[in-house]
Amino acid sequence: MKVSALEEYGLRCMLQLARKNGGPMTLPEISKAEGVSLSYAGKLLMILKKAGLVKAVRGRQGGYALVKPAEEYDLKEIFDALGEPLYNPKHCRKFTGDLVKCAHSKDCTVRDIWKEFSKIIDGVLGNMTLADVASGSYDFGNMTSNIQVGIK
Amino acid sequence: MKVSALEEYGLRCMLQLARKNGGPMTLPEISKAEGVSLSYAGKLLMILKKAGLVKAVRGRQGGYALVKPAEEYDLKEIFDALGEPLYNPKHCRKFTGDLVKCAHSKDCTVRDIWKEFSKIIDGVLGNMTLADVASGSYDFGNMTSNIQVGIK
DNA sequence: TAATTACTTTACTAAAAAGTACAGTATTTT
DNA sequence: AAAATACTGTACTTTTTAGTAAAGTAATTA
Repeated sequence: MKVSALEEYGLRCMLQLARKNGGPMTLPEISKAEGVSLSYAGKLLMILKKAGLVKAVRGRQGGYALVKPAEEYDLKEIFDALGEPLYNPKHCRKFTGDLVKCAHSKDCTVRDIWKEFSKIIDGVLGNMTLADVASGSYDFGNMTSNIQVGIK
Repeated sequence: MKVSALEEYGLRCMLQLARKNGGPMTLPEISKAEGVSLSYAGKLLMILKKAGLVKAVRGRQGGYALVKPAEEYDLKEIFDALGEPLYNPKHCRKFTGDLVKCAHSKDCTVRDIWKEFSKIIDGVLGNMTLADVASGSYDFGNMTSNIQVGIK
């Protein structure tokens, strides 16, 4: 299981803006801050812009800025802009080999696992704001201690 | 966030064996059952074999079989054989751009998120057996309802 | 012991994701 | 208005992951 480069760097760019009071920051500034090329920073910010998460101003004094306070972004909306959730309808249509439906479609007990993970992850992401991450002011507490898998 | 093809199909091959009482099943059988090519099935089973999760017998009457009862495999060991966990030391060394250390290394609040997800996921995987998945006899219950992210 | 079945290994091709290059348009400043 | 700064868009290259091909070795059976 993996976090994609788009997800990782995309979130980091949002963090850069959040830590600069929402911006604006120019592409060269963002690029330098994250150590990625100007082109790649451009690609990332364009994705975020098309998703409506940041706004851009051209010309001198321009740059990218958050469209709302960092407190009002939850991590789920940022991730949704940068990639697909762990489980989605496409997932099952992807691993069918050359069969019309996947081998386990009838009693797919695997799907339930991804669905559950997706739910857990979205739950956590949905409850954290960009501001929380920027300041490190969240506390996972002992949430994992409450998790257990039972037998039916 | 994504599940790789190796992880998905690898687990499915293990499920095929589990549902056949641990095997043995030949490569052509597995290949046909999952709708993947013989070559690809071979690759998958070789990975599982090298990880010690299955054993192989050559020649007629041969095939692949589980090395222990399905009840004794936890999903974590299967996943560990097929890919890397969501968070691992390599992860942080990967997204540094052209910087020596990543931009957020000092106060990396992002890393904590992946670490936490990794912990949750490993917790769930570690508590489910291959037999559970094969029979669908697990119950996630309302584990997600217990999860919450607090503010420090 | 030859034929058959089946695993093994290495090398390759194809597709997707990651990352770059470059020419273009908009805005501001001088 | 020209120069400088900065976003925009398309096309490209590189790397990784996914998936295939084919020749080889081992065991069994007739």
